[in-house]
Amino acid sequence: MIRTAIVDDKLSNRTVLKDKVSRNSFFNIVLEATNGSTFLDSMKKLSEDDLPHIVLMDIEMPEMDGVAAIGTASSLYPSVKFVVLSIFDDDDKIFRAIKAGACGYILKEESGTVISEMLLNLWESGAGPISPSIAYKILQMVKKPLTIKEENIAAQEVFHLSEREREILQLLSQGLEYKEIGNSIFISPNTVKKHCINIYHKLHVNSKAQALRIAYTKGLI
Amino acid sequence: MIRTAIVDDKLSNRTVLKDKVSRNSFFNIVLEATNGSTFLDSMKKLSEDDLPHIVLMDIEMPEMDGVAAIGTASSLYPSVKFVVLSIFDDDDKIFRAIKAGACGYILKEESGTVISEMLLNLWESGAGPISPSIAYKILQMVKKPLTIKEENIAAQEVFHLSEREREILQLLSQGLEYKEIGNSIFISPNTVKKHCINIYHKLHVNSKAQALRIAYTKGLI
DNA sequence: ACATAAACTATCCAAATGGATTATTATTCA
DNA sequence: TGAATAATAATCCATTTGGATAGTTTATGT
Repeated sequence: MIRTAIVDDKLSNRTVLKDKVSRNSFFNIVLEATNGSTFLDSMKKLSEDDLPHIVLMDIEMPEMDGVAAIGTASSLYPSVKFVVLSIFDDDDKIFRAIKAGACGYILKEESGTVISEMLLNLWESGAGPISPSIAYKILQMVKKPLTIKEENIAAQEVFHLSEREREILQLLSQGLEYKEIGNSIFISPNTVKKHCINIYHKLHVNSKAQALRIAYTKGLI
Repeated sequence: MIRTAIVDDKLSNRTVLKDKVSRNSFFNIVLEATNGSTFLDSMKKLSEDDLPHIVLMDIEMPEMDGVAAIGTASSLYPSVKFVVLSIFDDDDKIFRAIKAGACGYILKEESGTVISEMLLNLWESGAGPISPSIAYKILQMVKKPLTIKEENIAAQEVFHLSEREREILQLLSQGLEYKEIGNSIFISPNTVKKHCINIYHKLHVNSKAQALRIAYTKGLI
């Protein structure tokens, strides 16, 4: 029997979830709470042997949210697995939950069968359950942990590049030469060159490499 | 029809994989290669409209491995999705593949149905396909991130550039030409050029702009 | 001492680039 | 309508670049 806790402020959510995992007789709901604060209170009252193996935690809750609760509880109870069960999939919540100590992140839209399977797998192999779309977002976090840029559309205005010029700068950055750019947007390579030189003037540079440096570092592409 | 490429040194693997995805008539295998190097060569010969949408890449291959191939190709062909298909699930390979630009990582043990489903989902929603056990390992990476230094070293190792070559790539990125680089580090412009061409070979490109694209997007500079 | 790998240098050649100038067409705005 | 702007295109010219090839020198380790 896997001792399981459910923390969610909505009664209906808890009921649905209980129903989903209870079809599978491996799960035994040993604790329910409506926010992080009462969850921690309840945990304190339990003896070591009665602690839940797995805690299913909603994110958005009054009083104390899921992230804060996981942050505290994962330190106090290192043997307990905390799994986020949320309707939200935005990067910030995912990131903070992981940092807090969550070992899994499941979207509520998943079917009961899938959720049960994932939790059983966590129990058996220790691999944290992660919904596919969440997994992809986590991968993106690993790919570029330093998201310094973004929201730099204003930076583009500074250089007064025309639509066409931005398009050509983009193609330049892909390593294409005049001929290739001309072919891909159906204009003469001479015209492409003319555009490039116009771009250089606007950027106050005089070579492809310098233009690309500005393009990359100022977020023009 | 999803144009698909398969890169794997073992004929039997390619055959099995082709069989797995071909049961689903959405996939059209447009390119096969036995290592990263021949894959890049084949890609160069394709026109924009014939590029594969998805590339399924083995990791362990002779000549040029999957990580290096993805590193170069994902910079050169930003619209193409690169998915690793491997029997290995060790942290280092996963991490380096993601850093190189992979958008998914599937274990070969997955069934044909599952693989097809994952790839179709990638095609339809853009979410990268990730085997559950891999997803968990990626989560661990977010939990305990490497330092920036370690990351840059990881990225650099993919391309095997020497110290001097990195130095020159750095100067190249500042928009200097051969003469200027030569003057600034007191060597002949001919030597600078020789270094550049060596760099191009290691990066599998053939122009300054393409080399800089990889340098910027892969954190080499 | 020898092998090996980097790093360095040079030369030839074809192609691409950057710069300046001129000119036509289409669109937009006062 | 007329002026201004952007996009298109072509030409000439000097310089830079990429590619191949053939060397020498300098470290490095065995």
